[in-house]
Amino acid sequence: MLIRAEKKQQTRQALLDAALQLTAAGQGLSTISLREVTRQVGIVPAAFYRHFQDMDELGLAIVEQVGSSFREAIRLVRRNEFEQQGAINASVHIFVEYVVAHKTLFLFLAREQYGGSALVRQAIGAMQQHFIDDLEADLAQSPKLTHLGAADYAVVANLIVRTVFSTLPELINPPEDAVLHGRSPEHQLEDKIRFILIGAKHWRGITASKDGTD
Amino acid sequence: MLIRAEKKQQTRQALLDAALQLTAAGQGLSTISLREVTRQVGIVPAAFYRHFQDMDELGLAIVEQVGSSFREAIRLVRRNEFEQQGAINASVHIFVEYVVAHKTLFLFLAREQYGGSALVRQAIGAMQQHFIDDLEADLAQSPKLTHLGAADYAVVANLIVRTVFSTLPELINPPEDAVLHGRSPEHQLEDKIRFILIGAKHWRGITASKDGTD
DNA sequence: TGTACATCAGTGAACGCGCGTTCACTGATGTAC
DNA sequence: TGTACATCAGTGAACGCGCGTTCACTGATGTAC
Repeated sequence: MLIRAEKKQQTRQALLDAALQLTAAGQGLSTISLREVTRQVGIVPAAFYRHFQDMDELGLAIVEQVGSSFREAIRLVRRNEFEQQGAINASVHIFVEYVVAHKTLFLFLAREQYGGSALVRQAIGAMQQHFIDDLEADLAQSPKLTHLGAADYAVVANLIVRTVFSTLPELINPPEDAVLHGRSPEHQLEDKIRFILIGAKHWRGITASKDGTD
Repeated sequence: MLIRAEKKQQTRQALLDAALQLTAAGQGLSTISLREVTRQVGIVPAAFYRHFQDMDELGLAIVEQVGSSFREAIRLVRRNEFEQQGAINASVHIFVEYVVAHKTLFLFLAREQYGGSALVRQAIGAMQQHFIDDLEADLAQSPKLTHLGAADYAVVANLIVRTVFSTLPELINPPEDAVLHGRSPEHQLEDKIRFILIGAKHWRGITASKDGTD
């Protein structure tokens, strides 16, 4: 039988969910306590140690989940691009839909990317770099961008991924005034990516900027 | 005499500096304790209340200092642009120099922009929006960008300011591999801004992207 | 200038509280025969 | 199928600790006359 192992797995997931809910409601992971998390799940504090050594280990487990969730979102976007080439609108829309459907995960990401414990921050940084490397490889294969140098692909990829990461909070909780103002966060993100890609298309490798002597 | 008032002001600043130092070394402001801060300054915990009602009020005071520091950095950049027009290299260099000279302040900004308490986060958001509005006004006056619409200026300004904000941590503590890889964070930031501005220059208001029906 | 009184930044002790962690335990689930 | 033993997720009590906040206080600084 697997009943016991399954139940353990359920409790573990409940701990992760509780931590996500608590961080979404308030502040950073390092501000919420082990006891708060177990209280939310409905188990005794000591039981926490059957699943994680400490809150940092729980944090890393959440980062892993965010990571695979992000990869899933990108997979959806890629599939769309294959079928219906080069539509930024559609890509962004698919991505935003996925993010909104997994609010707490992506809010965690936004919160902890700079403010978390050293371990969690490092794990998120590694994940982000992974996405940048992937996008860099994609860009290097684009027929419209063959004039760019190797370092240029890296910079554009970095710029796009960072832009997406920094937009997460407002995608999840769109501020009222932004929506009323006409341009929703989603449309703004579309435009931002378009600005960057147009810039890449017309980039001519300004030599004066490359030696760094100013 | 003003001796007493001056000494009080000194202690207040010492509290702010202690909090900055502690957040720079470790995690977020909400993780460090009132007692840690007073211990670092060398006063008794109860004395804290002669200066701030609680840690949140101290956080807001720090945000104010970061704000005026940021404005000073921008003033330096503007003065340079007036004398030596349109050199992104020089502008970024001046900005980076200023940021590095005030590490702890700008690291605080990077840390707390998403992860801080609701109050601190909101104060930083307001400050950021202020910079975006300023830059938007600047862009709207640029002779090279007269083809953009009102909403476009806002998006470009938003993109640039966010890019600068998200680059702060690596400007302050450049990762070794990034430097070895040839493109320092500073040069990358130059390139990013250049990509964005080139994109703005060639932007043609793609109508299909504006109705949001995709 | 000297004196008497007011202000107030910082003191030191005390408080109750929630925290993380430990420990021996319980009893349902799982395994071997 | 039934029995005897092993495993182990979750229990409940206990611990020592650092926390934020209060309070009456002290003594140097400041003010009025």
